[in-house]
Amino acid sequence: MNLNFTSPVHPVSAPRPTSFFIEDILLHKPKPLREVPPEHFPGSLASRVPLLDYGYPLMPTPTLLAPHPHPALHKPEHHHHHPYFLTASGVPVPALFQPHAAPELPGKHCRRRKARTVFSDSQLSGLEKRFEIQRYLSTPERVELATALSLSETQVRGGSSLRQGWHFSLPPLQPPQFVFNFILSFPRLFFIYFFLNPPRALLPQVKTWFQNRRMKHKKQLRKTQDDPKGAGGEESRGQSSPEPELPEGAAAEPRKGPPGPFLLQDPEDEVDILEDGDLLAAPHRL
DNA sequence: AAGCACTTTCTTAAAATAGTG
DNA sequence: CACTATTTTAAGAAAGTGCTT
Repeated sequence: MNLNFTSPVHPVSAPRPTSFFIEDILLHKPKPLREVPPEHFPGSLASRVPLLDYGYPLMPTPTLLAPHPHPALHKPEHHHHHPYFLTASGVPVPALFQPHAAPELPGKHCRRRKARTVFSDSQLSGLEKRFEIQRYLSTPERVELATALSLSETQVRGGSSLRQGWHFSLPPLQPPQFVFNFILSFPRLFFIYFFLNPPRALLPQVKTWFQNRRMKHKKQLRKTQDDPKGAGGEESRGQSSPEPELPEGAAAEPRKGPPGPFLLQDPEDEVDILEDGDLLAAPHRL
């Protein structure tokens, strides 16, 4: 699903003298939409269906949707924060759709960074659990885990020169007119569909998580070795030994060739293993 | 294509500060 | 002084870059 709509996200408007307009404020310091006071959408297509630069639309005025669009996009209520932002109509929109960056300056051709996403608790526990027993995943394993957790396994194929899959826009492509017509005719339907089937590219990536997790683990190990007594990190819990760490050949420098998947013979500290229950909790819920 | 090291950007919670009764 | 609200700071995490295998 490559919805590379390249219609103007921010309708070009004449420069205004004051800086109290929302756009002006956002231009200086991008802020979550939840801080933006309600505002009416003008009638044009571009503003009725606001599109992000990465080509994904925001909710127009869906009063229909309940705030549980997709497990990958939703965080449990017990958190102080939640990944929702209020649209102009006051409807929560998952953080993934947050237009976190200011409108581009004319002439500047900077690519937009994928918004930093926050994994849900169940996703994190699933990832951690897997990491406990397996530091590296093969591609099929990654796909499998990603599917189970409603995540993206890795970059989206298609943009070979594009590294992280997010900018997979390929050549600028104008969607067929009927797409616009459809969106205009059934905006709610479109967005319900979109919420229920977010493109993989929008979802956090298993591959990136594992890479970062390995780095974190490595750093914790270093810290533990540097000052063996202090270290109170997750990794040093339990065992008093200075972390024999991954059975040799495992996490320890898989430098020679692609490490390939491997299992940890002894999951050194099997803490943080959470209940299995939430791992594969109902994936889609409205 | 995947790995690592390092960097950048963003989120969040805690600390610090200001305002009010 | 106690309490609340707002601002600042710092740590941690997801994603980006550049390189190697």
